[in-house]
Amino acid sequence: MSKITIVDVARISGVGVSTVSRVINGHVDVSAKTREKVLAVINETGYVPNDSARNLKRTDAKCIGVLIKGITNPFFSPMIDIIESEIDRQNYALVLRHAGPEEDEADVALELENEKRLRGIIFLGGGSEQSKEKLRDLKIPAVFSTIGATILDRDGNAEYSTVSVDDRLEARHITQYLMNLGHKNIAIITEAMGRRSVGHLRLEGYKDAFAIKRQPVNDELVFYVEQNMEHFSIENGYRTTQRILASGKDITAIFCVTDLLAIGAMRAIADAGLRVPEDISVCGFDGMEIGRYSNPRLTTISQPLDQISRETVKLLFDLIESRSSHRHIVFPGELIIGESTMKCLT
Amino acid sequence: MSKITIVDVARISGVGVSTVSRVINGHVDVSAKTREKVLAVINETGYVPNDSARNLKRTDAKCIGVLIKGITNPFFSPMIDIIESEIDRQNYALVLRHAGPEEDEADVALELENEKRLRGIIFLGGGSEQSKEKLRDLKIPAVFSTIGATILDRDGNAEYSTVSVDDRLEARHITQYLMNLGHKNIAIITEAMGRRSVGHLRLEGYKDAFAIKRQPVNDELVFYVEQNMEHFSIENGYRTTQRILASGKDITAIFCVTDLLAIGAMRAIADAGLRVPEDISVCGFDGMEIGRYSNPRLTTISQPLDQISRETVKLLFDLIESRSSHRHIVFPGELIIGESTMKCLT
DNA sequence: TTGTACGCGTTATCAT
DNA sequence: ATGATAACGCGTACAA
Repeated sequence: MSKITIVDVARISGVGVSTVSRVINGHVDVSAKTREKVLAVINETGYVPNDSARNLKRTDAKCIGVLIKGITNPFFSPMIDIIESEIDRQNYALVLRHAGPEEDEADVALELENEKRLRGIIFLGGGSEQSKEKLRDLKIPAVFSTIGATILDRDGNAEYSTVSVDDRLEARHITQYLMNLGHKNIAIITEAMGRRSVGHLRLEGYKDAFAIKRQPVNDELVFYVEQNMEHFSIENGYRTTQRILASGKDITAIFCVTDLLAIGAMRAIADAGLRVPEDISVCGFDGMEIGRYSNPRLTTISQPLDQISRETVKLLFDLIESRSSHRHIVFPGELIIGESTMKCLT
Repeated sequence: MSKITIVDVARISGVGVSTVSRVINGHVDVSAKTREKVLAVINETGYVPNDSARNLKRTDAKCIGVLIKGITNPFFSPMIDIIESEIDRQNYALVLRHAGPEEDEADVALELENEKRLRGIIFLGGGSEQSKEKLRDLKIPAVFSTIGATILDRDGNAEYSTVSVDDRLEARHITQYLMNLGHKNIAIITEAMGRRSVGHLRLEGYKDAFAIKRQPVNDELVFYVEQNMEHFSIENGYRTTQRILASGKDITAIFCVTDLLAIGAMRAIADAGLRVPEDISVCGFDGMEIGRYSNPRLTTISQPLDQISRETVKLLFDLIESRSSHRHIVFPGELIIGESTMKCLT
C-alpha cells in the first residue's frame, strides 16, 4: 500500500484533481453523482489528504494553537477541556502542541504558526525571559494564560495579552491567613528560578506579608526545591519537607507554592510521626482537584480556571477580530480553607 | 512583518536558495563566510522554515509519533519522559500528538503519518474496536502501550504490537489478595465500556477470582462509574462510592479499577464518617505516584511503566529496522501493599 | 562551492 | 459543473 495522492484518486474516479479537491473540502458546486463516485474511491483506497501540502496552499484555516509547556503538569488538564470547547463553539479547530523541558516555546510557537495556518495562539506555561524577544516575530495574537502569564512584564506591554491571578498578591493573602492563625515561624517551599517565575512571585508575596507586619523574614525558613527533578512535583515536596524537618528549625506552618508540593509535604510530615495540622499546618496554592480529596483536605488558593480559560479564549478572539488591543486580565484567587491548617498552639 | 521565505533570505544575503537551504540543514559544503552571512540574515529577519513545505519534500525525517488519547489522564505523564529520552537516544525526533475524546485516534494517526514523515508510531491509550480497521492503512509500524493495548485481540495479530500488563490476571491477583485478608463482600468500581476495555478486563479478573474460589459473583456489588463525566477521575470515584454507601450493601472492601477512583473512594468513605481500612478496605490499580503519598497509602497493582515505556520504544525500533515482526509483550504487575487494606474483621 | 530548475501534493484561478 | 494549470515554500539533482 504505497502512498496514494489526490492525483490517483482523480485518475481512478475518472475526474480532474480540482473536482476531487472540491469534494474533499465540501464545496457545493459539484454534482451529487460525481461526488458519490469520488467519495467511493476515496473510501476504498483509504486516501488521506496530505496536511503539509494543504497547509502550504490554504489561506483560511480557522485554527487556534494551544502550546503547553510541560505536559507533565496536571495543573493544565482541566483548562484544556474548556478551551477546547470554547474554541469549538466558535467553529475553529484546535491544534494542541507540547513543548518539552528543553525546547524553547517561542521556537515551537513560530514553527506552529506557519506550519498550521494559525489565527491565534494560547500559551499554557512557558514564557521565559529569553524567549520573550523571539515572540515579537509572531504575526498572530498571543495570550498567555495562568503560569506563563506571570513571567511577562505587565506594564503597558502591547506585544501579547495575559490572563491570570495575581500570584504575588494571593501568596500574600494565604501567608496572612497563616499569620492570623497565630503562626510566626512559617517555612516556605518554592522554586529558585527567574525573577518573574511563579515560584519567585509567590515568594515575594510571602515576604510582603511579613513586610506589612513589619516583621523580618527569616531567610533560613525559605526552602528551595531540588533542582535535579521536576520542580513542582509531589516527590519534590516530600523531599524538601524532609530537609525542613531534618533542619531542626522550629516551625509551625509550611506554605508550599503549589498544591502538589503540599501533598508531598503532608506525607513527609506524617511519615515523621507528626500530625497535620496539629503539629504543622500546611497550605498550598493552585486549587487542584487532588487537594479537595486529600486527607486532610488542603488549605489553598484556588485559581478560577474556568473563568480564566473562558476569558483567555474570549480575549484571543477579540484580538483576532481586532475588537481589542492587548490586555492583561487579572482574576482574584479564592482562599479555600481545608483541614490542613489550624490555629498555632504555641 | 509579512511572511518571509527562503527566497527572501537568499535575495537579501545575495546567494541562491540552495545555499540557504544547505545552511539551514547544516550541510558541510558551504564556505564559512557564506554560512555566516546567511545565518546573520536569518537572525535579523527572524526567518523560520516552513515545516509543511519541508515535510512535503523531505524523505528522511527520523521521526517517531506518540499519540495520546486524552491528555487529561495523568497516568501517561511519567511514560512520556522516558519515551522521549529513549527516542532521543536513538537520534530520532518525537512528535507528540493528543487526540480529544471525540476524535478517532486512527484518523489522527493517519493524518500524523503523512503530515510528518513518521517512521513509527506509539499509541498511549485509545485503540477502540472501530478504529482497528482503519489502522490497517497505516504504512508504518505501530505499538500500543499500556491501556490501549488491552483493547486489541492479542491472538496472532500481526497488524500491530502491544506492550502492557495482563489487566485481567492482575485484577484477579489483587482481588485474591482481598479475599485472603478474609473479605467476602467486595464491591468493584469499574467502567461500562467495550468488551476489551480496561474496565471490562479488570472486571473479568475480579470475577475470575470468585470463579476460582467457586463462589458466585454478586452482581449487585458491581458498580459502574457515572457516564456524564470523566470515567476514571477522582470525582467519579467519590460519587460512585457515595452510591455504594447509600445502597446500604454490607461490604467490607472496594476494588477500584484505577488509582484515581480509589483516591475519590477513600475520601467518600472518610466523609461518611467511616475509616479506611478499619471499616472498609480500598485498593486501586495502576500504581500512580499519588497513591504512594495519599493518606492512607494506597494498596494497588503497580504497572512497571519504566520497563513498559522502554520496551515499547525498543520494540518499535526493532520493527522499524525489521529486526522483529509484531509481538505482544506482557509485563507482570506488582502488588503494592499500602495502608488502605487490612484483615476483614467480621 | 554555488546557483538553476524541477517536483512534492494540494488549493485557487481561470477557462471551458 | 468540471478540468487544466499556476502557485505555495522548500530540498535536491544537476549544471556551472
